[in-house]
Amino acid sequence: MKKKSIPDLSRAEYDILNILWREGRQSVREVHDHLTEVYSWAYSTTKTTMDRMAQKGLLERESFHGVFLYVPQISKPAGMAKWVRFFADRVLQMEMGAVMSMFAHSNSLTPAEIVELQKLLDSEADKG
Amino acid sequence: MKKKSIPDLSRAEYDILNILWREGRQSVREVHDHLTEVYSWAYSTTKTTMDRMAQKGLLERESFHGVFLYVPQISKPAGMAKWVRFFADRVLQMEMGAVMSMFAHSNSLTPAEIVELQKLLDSEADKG
DNA sequence: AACATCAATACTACATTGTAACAGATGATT
DNA sequence: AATCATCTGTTACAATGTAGTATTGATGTT
Repeated sequence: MKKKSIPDLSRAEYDILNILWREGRQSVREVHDHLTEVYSWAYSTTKTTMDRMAQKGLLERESFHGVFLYVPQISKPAGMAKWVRFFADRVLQMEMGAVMSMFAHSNSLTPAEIVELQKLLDSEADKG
Repeated sequence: MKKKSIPDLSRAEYDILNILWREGRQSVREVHDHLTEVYSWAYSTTKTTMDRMAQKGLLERESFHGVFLYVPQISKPAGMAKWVRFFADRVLQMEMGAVMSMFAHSNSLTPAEIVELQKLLDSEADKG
């Protein structure tokens, strides 16, 4: 069963994906403007990072009336899984169940997404 | 008020510190053996990473009966702060308070450490 | 005491990521 | 058309992830 395993996202990659999950496909400029809430990056930094993500298949580029829009290629739960595990195991050092229950109280995931995340975390393939 | 701001730890750096917080000062070999639970690193990788951390002042090296022991130079709450904020803000997207309450139920921090963490998170100096 | 071993230490190297400047292309403005 | 502002592509350098190899030092062996 060839199942693409969850990629290991860097903090910056996660943050960029996070914007795209929330806002939908966007240009570098648009993502960059959102990013400035958290990072004080130069535009070219955002550009380079997003291009590398496209190369790796994390984003898909589509030409739209002259500009490129970038579309996330992995789901939000898939992108979160590694981070959630890291945080639960090594920062909080809590049972996964307790952490998952927090998602039920946050508005960061829909119920369906929570189920997907749970499934990903259960699949031992991506532990550790 | 010159206050050393919280360093931005990489995942690996955090994991190494985590071992040292738990086990106390240790040699590269000892840390490496613990690390293998999570990473499949070569010994030299652990060595290099720990030496770089010493260079940056995250660890202090002390010679003891022939081997070098490495001692963490930042407290656990200080090491956690950035991660906790990242996770709360951008992964969980929850209020800090809700996240902090989880620590009260986990056994990863002592009450005193929870207070320290809370204080660090409050200090706007290290936001973002 | 001289030698073989094995682990610890030091040095070097290469890929990826974080960060950004700069140069060329393209569309908008006067 | 000349200029300006963007977007795009290219290049670069520092930090981090990852690891091989050489060297030193301690330990045990003949």
